[in-house]
Amino acid sequence: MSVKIKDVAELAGVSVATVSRVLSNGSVSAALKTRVEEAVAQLGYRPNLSARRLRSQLSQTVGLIVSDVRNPFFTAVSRAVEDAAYRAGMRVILCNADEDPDKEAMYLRLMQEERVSGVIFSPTSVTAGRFRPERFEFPVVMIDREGPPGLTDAVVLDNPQAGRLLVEHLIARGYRKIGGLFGNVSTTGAARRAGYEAALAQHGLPSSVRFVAPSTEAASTAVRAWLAEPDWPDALVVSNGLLLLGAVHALTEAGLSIPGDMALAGFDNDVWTGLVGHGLTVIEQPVYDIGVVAMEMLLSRLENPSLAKRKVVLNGALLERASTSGRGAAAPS
Amino acid sequence: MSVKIKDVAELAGVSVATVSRVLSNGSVSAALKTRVEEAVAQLGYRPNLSARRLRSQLSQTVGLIVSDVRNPFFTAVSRAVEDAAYRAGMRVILCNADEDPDKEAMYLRLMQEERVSGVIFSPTSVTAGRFRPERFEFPVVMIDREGPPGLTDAVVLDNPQAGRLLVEHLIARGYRKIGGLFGNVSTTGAARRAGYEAALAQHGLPSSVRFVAPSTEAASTAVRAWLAEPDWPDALVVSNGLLLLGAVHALTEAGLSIPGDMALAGFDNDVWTGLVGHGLTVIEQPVYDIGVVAMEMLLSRLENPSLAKRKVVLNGALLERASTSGRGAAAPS
DNA sequence: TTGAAAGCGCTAACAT
DNA sequence: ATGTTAGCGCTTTCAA
Repeated sequence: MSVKIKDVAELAGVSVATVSRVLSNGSVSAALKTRVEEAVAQLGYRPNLSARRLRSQLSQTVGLIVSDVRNPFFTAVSRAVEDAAYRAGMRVILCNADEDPDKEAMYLRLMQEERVSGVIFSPTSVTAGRFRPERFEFPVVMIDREGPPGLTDAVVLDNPQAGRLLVEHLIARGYRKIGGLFGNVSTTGAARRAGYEAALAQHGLPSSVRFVAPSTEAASTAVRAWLAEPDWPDALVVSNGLLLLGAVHALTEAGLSIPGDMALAGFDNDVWTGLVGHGLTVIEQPVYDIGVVAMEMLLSRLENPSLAKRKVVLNGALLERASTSGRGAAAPS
Repeated sequence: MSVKIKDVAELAGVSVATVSRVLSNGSVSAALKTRVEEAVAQLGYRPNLSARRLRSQLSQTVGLIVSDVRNPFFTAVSRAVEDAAYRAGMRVILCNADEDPDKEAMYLRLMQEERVSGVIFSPTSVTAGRFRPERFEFPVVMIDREGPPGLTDAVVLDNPQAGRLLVEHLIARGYRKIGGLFGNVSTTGAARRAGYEAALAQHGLPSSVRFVAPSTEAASTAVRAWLAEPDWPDALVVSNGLLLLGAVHALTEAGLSIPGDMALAGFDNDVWTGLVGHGLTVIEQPVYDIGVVAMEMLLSRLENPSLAKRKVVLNGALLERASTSGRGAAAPS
């Protein structure tokens, strides 16, 4: 098959151990080192990672299991994880679980078979609820969505706070009938809803929520149905980018204006949110930080497995744009 | 460390060979088979893929090296590749080369070290131009962008045809000063430009082109500069989704209307293209097909390495939307 | 059908 | 500093 360490050793006239030392910067005399390097270059030798991993019991690999690669939030996070991983000399296996608990289980099994050093994971709420970290030989860092409290490391947005921020903003702009559209499959939707409810309650305003599957189509269907009812909201809080797009579709189709007929505020500063009308008001997540921090947590966990589990909570930033420009009158308190 | 085949064999009271046969559906008596399966379940045994790959010399893995994971075109293609790969019992290692020839070289080296069965690759034009497939032990299928003609399999869009389609459409809608904005790093931009030039020449119309780096920022900078010139086009053909977004930004900032001040036609039916004004006219690529066909080509190449190299050319579909609604008068021929 | 044993390519003791 | 050798966990002859 391909050229192996033995071939290099023979050409250089040294033992395989010496070649191995050269490759891993062990102590080798300058003379032998150059001879080996020449042999490597001449033969085009490339080490076999399967053999190396098997022997050294070091995978130098982390798994990243995301819910949906089509969601720009996760592609942004995965780039950050990749960058941080390569800086630390690690490789990343990117897996796309498609919001499907079966696929999540399949990939976790695969990670075990690959003997990865650790996994960064954004689980569905089904998997999050029953996740047993002790069943896996690698540490897991949850991102975006939390698992059972205290059982794994996690880095998440302050979701209740973000939900609250949007509602407070809408109230300040004069909106009073504020609906909420949330994803039904991740814990994120539930946490954002909690903040939404709390803020409304604090102002003595009623809430009105819908839960939908995490897809643009499901969201637009839900909003269409909502619009068919007699008394729809004058503003909508939407819990992620995919759903927000669905809401925009439904409103546009119905010939309604944003924010004239309905104000819209959501999550994720995706490219297109700046293009709808004069822009959509959103919570911008620190996507790159989320990825980098997750990787750092994983590395420090690998260095020190007995550390207490940590949860890092990051804050989103409110980007005020035209989709919530207000009802004319300023808000009473 | 973790439980291994020997542990399973001992618990089941059989040899490791028998366990291995059970795992790979070799011929084993029903009685032993159940005993082994029970032992596997009881111990939670998971095979070590590094060991398996080392011994069997079969990686069951393909590499997918894309230019930019943030580009929805590539995330869509990668999902298709993944689906097709899993159907064929293969895994996918997704690598993001970031339009950087150095990273491409690094990943190709990594693929060699992983001893992958094959690679699906969308190279920069730098790498495409000097690509030597015989230097790699695995077959390569190029996607989206071609390498040296006849040296590798490839699946690409009919780019000249697509460029032509857009220009013909604009001419039919009454536009005469049709500019072109193309990416300077992939062969795709050049091929689309060729079609653009050919169509204009055929109608005796002048061309006017700009080449830019493959980023939204570069595109908006270029368009801004263009608008500062005295005689800018009344319609623009833009060679991909990232650049198209940049063009939209520049026009919007300048307070210009689409298509009133400038018509816009581009590539890639990204979600947001439907949201700009009443929609952007674009060539929609058969993204899923591209991925599936690439995987199929790779599999058939693995089965039959001596096959002649093939190039599959797929057609894009013109989605006519409001951004090219016309200059009032119908077009003369 | 089953088991014993060799060996995939590499690293890491251990010896020199 | 360098070489010899055992063995990582598995698959695959080869015998029985």
